Amino acid sequence: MKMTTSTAAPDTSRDTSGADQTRLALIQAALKLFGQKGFDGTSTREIATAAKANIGSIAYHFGGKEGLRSACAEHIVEAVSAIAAQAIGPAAGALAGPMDRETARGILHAVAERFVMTVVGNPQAVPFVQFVLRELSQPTTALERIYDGVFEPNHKRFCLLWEKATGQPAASRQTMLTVFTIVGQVMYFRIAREAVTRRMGWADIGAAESKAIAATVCANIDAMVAAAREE
Amino acid sequence: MKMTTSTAAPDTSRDTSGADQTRLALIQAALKLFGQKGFDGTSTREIATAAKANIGSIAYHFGGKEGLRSACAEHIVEAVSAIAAQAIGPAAGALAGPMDRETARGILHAVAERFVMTVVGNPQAVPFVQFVLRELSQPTTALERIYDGVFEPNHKRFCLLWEKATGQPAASRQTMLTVFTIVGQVMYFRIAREAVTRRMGWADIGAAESKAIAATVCANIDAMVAAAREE
DNA sequence: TGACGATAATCAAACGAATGATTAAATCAT
DNA sequence: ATGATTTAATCATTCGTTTGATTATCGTCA
Repeated sequence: MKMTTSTAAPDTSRDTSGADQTRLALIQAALKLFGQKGFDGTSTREIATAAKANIGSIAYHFGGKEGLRSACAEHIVEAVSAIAAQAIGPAAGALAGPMDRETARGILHAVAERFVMTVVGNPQAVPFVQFVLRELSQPTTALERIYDGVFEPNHKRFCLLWEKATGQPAASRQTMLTVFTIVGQVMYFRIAREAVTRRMGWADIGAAESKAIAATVCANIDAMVAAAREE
Repeated sequence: MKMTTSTAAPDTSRDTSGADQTRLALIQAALKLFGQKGFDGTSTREIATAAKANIGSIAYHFGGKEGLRSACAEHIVEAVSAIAAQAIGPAAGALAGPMDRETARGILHAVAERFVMTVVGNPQAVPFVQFVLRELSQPTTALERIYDGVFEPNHKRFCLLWEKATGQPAASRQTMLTVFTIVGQVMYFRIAREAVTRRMGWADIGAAESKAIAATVCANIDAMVAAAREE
């Protein structure tokens, strides 16, 4: 027999056709599980169950487990691009022309703060970050896509911002490495989340804790900018 | 009904005790493979083959795959403790008493540089770091051991050093977070190694590249210390 | 010292369970 | 009705673990 999939009718009005709905559900479920338990640690059956889909759907829509991983990477690239465009997009236009150093420093603060909130504080972004971090530690073609679509463009933008704030050329080795250290400061709180909460005596890294982290990072940025300007 | 196990006489030249040798070989092989491919991505057969041991040895010596993971964690704790003791151990005695600010800053530099070389530059330390990072993203009892044996004691020491260099109390939230950002700066170059090499146009992160990274981190530390002293 | 017996350790083989993939039939949408 | 999609069942393979037999190690007693 079959149960009437009455439970599957929560909000059919919102989404598109059934096929696309299945694809999206699979991607979201896979993204979450891959992030939580890793690619190898997640079975296709788990994914299908979480997505309320059939196991065969994975092969049908993505060709297999590996194809689903690629689709997840593509999904992340699109999502991050949208977020990034919204975050530092408005300032992108101004980024092309000249800019006051203090203005650039202010934007640097805003970007850093938003970065912290998204990467560390936002529970919804956890699967994304976790997925990327896993891919980083074991490079596949999925990482290739993420690097081209996320890492490089955003790193370049950040370097450009650094140039506006300090005067150091964006393409210099020194600037690029420095930007990496800034990114690392933030990312580490996600990576070593477990160690941080224990050491800090925090039950969780919520909005309040994220704010404290952001303040620390911004203070570091100020100190680094000030030092860089003196050179 | 038995085959003459004539093949079992390849190298009677046993070095140390056979049992401990097998255990160590299994741990080292597992550590390497777990770090490279992840816990779930590594099969017990792979480990046994790499260690030139029998599959059953894993269950015999460690109770199972999970027990081998715990043994790896314990092995790391011991190894890192030895390295840490050698690195900042000599200064541990001086750490208890008063210390000149500039002296503390110098030690800070030395520790950071050594940290970079070990985590990022030393190919032999790769499996260790990779293993820990994987455990961090998926907390198990193995992480518990590593946190208590590695993270907390070293973080505390670093905070104390920060206090000597800046005057800010080691146990303050600000200091602890700042130290995390310093650690994160370094660790990120290992985590995002793939992204870094591509962006920097490096073929690899060797001694020369590690030196450049260390210089950048030390410059950041100087800037942060200077800013912290002014408060 | 030298043989003996107990324990420790290794080994090849096989177990059941779970994996990703595949199939053909059933169902859906247009 | 036809093509797109979902479903249930089955595929071969690989997984971690277990097994019983074999070999190595070592303390004990003659």
